[in-house]
Amino acid sequence: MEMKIEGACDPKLYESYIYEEWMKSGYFNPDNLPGNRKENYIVYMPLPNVTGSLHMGHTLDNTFQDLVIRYHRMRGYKTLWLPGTDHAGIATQYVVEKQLKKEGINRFELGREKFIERVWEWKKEYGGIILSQLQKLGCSADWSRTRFTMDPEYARDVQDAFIHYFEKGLLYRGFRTVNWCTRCGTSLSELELEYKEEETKLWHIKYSDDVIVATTRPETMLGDTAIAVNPSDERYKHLIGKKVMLPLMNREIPIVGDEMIDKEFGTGMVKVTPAHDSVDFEIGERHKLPMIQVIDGRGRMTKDAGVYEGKKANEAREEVVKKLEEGGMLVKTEPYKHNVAVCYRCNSVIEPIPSAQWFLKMRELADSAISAVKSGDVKIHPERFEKPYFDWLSNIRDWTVSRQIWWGHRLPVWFCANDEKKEKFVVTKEKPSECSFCHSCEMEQAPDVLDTWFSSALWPFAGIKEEDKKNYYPGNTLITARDILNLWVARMIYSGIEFKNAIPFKDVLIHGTIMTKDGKRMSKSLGTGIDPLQYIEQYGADVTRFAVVWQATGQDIRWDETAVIGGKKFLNKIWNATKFVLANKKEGDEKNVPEGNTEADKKILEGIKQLKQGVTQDIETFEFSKALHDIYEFFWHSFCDEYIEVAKTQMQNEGQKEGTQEILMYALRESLIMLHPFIPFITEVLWKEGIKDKTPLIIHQW
RNA sequence: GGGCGAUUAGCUCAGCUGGUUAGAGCGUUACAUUGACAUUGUAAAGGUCACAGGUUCGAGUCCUGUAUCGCCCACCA
Repeated sequence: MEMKIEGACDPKLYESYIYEEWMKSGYFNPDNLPGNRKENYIVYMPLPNVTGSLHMGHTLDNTFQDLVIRYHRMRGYKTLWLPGTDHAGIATQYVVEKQLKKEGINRFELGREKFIERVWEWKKEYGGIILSQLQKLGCSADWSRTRFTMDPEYARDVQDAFIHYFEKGLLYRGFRTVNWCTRCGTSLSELELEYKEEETKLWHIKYSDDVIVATTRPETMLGDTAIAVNPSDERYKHLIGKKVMLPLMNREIPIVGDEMIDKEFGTGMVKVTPAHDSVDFEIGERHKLPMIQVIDGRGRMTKDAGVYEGKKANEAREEVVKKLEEGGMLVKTEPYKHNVAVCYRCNSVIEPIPSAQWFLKMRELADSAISAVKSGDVKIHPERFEKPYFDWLSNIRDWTVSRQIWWGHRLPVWFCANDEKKEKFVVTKEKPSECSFCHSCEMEQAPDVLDTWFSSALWPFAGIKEEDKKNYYPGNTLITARDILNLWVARMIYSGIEFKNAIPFKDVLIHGTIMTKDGKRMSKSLGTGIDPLQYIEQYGADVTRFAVVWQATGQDIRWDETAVIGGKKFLNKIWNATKFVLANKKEGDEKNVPEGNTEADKKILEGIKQLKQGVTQDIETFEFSKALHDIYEFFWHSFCDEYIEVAKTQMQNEGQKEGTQEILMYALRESLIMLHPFIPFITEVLWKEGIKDKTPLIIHQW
């Protein structure tokens, strides 16, 4: 195919054609890059969820990544941008469950195996959408290496990691009060929680004349197993060791002293419900308190809740309050505002529920992630994001890695089927042929799957061919939004250190978040999202990329549509300036840097030199927006408005004509080179079809 | 409760280690235009740089405080 550079600029005419040319060239794959490239430059793409479709966040994120990749490719690096998708356990399961709901069935009716099949079907149909959208955006990732976190090789590495941690003694099974989503029916880690402010009440309940507690959750009192006060509290310290009768349940519970209790809050006395509050659980551990579970995994009262059995927790709350009031035990009710935890995926209220889970000891791993940044081996840009990173890692608690959902990496854990208590298990990849405990049963695999982040933490090295692991680890730069700094980036860092004995990347770039024009978060469910595909469709990928980078100055972005118009105009300018230069081209042009005769010549040549230095430095320091603004300024004003106008006159003068033509071409070439990482399509098409340089711009020397 | 960020032209934002008339895009106004481009050119209007103090020869830029907005973290039950 060949196209002429004429008429008006129309990205529709060349973007898909150019992308096909790149794909055919194979240059996205570092192994195919020409020349003697010794040094790697690797970017691991933050895995989009298979449930995802391209939104503004991805657009910014991936444009930046493509930009650094293209820049380094032109600089002669062996560039690998590794793409993939994340199976996104809870998110994907939720989507498929919703789909089933429309058909009037739930996953339990379908059964585990059939359900998983459905998810795979779903993945097959929709899971690749996001990647094709990234291709529309012009992303030059090595699609031949695309990975999915549930690919067999990836799954094997995940299991290996689990076994490694277990054998090292970092992974253990425990029975604890954990965050539990009653809708999804699974445990969650603290990073998977979101908080919503809720107007509720603080009920002051009299357990005895001496004991009055304040609580926001009166229904959990049914499971109280102690009262706690601060041992230094003069008002109450004499009560420690005494007992008190638990109202409604007629159970005697002890009064204990615990440093954790804030004397200032409420009455300074706290009801302790180890089964339904993680703090209370810890108090319970310290004082060897029994645990009474009154709420089950579906958010309903258990048989230990007595007459409230079977009721929903919030119904039970009302009834408990009523009962206490009737009994004269409710001494005060005050309005109270606090944050309730909800599931990040389905927004349902989180219940702390006791259950058997698998935990990863974090202290040692977190420390390695801390030192990686403290030592400067990994640099976080901007630097201020180091603080939340250190804060989280310093105060980290063991990570609940097991999830009670079906879609995900199954734990390589096998239980003895004859052991009702589920205490006898082995950790191994393959199902043991014989049970080493009873020597008679078929061992049963643990039903749990791993937290999705357990597998994504291994992303930079999991699932690739052995030789790739050797050649393409570690990487260089990780570009992402701030919300997954701890959720994911920190975990990749210690995982890299743990499994590969090397940090996975040197630089972490945290970019701003794109918000609506009034500063609201873009969200599909709120209807505040702006679809980047509409821009790609209407104006092309280059314009979309331009608009994003133009605005991405480092702060959060209040999305301004007019930047798109600016991009459209700029592309038009480039197109037309190129037409002009081509029309005035000298036959048999050379690539040497021209000398320059006139003042204007010298000025433009100096301008190019300065600009190139500046832009190079800006890209190296992740100042992409500044670089783009500077090239824009140069191209439009210095080159088009000033030099091209002067050139028209200079070309009338036979003595200056050739020199001017050379400079026009040189300035155009340099501009296209510098612009290519930002707006790759138009620059490539003008390079190939206009200038007719034989070396594709994508691999042309910067 | 703690931390972080923001507050500069009508709108969205740049202004690094303090130094001549504070910049850009979009918008607005006037004029121009068959000549690469009207998705254009030239020119212009438009800002007491949130507020109050302070440091300095000099502050949008540094310090202190206040206000408003946004984000994150937090085991006040």
